[in-house]
Amino acid sequence: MFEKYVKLLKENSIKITSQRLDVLRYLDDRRTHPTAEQIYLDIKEKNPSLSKTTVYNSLDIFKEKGIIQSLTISGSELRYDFETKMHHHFFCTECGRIYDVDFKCPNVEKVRQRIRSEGHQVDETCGYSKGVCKLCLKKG
Amino acid sequence: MFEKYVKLLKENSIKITSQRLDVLRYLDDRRTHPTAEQIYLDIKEKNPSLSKTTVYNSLDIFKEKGIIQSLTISGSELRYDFETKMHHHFFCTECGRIYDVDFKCPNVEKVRQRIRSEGHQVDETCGYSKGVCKLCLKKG
DNA sequence: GTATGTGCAAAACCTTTGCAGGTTA
DNA sequence: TAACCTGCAAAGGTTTTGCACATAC
Repeated sequence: MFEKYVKLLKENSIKITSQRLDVLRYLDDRRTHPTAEQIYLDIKEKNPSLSKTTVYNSLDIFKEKGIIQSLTISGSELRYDFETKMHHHFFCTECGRIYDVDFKCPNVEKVRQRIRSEGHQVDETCGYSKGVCKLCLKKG
Repeated sequence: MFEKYVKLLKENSIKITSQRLDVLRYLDDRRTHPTAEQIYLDIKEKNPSLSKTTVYNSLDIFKEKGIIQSLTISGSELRYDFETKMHHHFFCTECGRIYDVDFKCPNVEKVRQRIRSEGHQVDETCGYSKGVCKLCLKKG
């Protein structure tokens, strides 16, 4: 079960620890863009000795190696995402949920060209929308 | 000199105080997407009695009235922008500068339609890129 | 065996809040 | 005058840091 994550860590020259495997699997299983706090609380249930420092530590190293990405839309806490391919996000201002939007913008390259033409080096491009999600609309 | 900002505040039913005029003019003069801290420090030089609470307070009310917008790309502090029309931002991961990108993406409406088709209500859409700016590239 | 990771507590950082005194319309 | 704003200090929430102990390779 952990084979997949062991392999991923090895490929990225990251030392294997049970905590890192837990965090990685957690992010892969639930693509809900959780906060560090949520990851910490959920994993802690089964592994009470886990510390928040270790969660942050793991997230930092995964991010550095490009295994995951982080996003901040709300302006408050960081959210983490196992999916690193570029995609648009939809953020609900009522409940804080983040949804992935399945839309590949055909103009992304043009914006990037525009920025490069100013002399900058472009590494990453993202888009997001804010609004009220269908679940919150139902509640009123 | 302040006429313009007095008018803007009056139009938005915001009581006029010298602090609010200072913050508003600061944001209008320098379109550098400053942090609350930067705004505070710079204005404080000429008006030492200014408090950070008042800066946050002013920024909040301007944002609420739609006079300015806030953005978070870096994941840390909020940045403030006098320009509220939708536009793409370029964030330098070396120095933290944020540049405006002059490009109107013709596909924005399509993404928004896609999100609406899922049943959500879309209020706002933004895009940004990350990379290294020309100034930092020069430095090496 | 050595370098690296973990967990705890404390600190750092940005932002918000409570309240007394001052200012605007 | 009545409502609102300011500034200070303290609290709140998220992330980082220092250090002793434990673990991976």
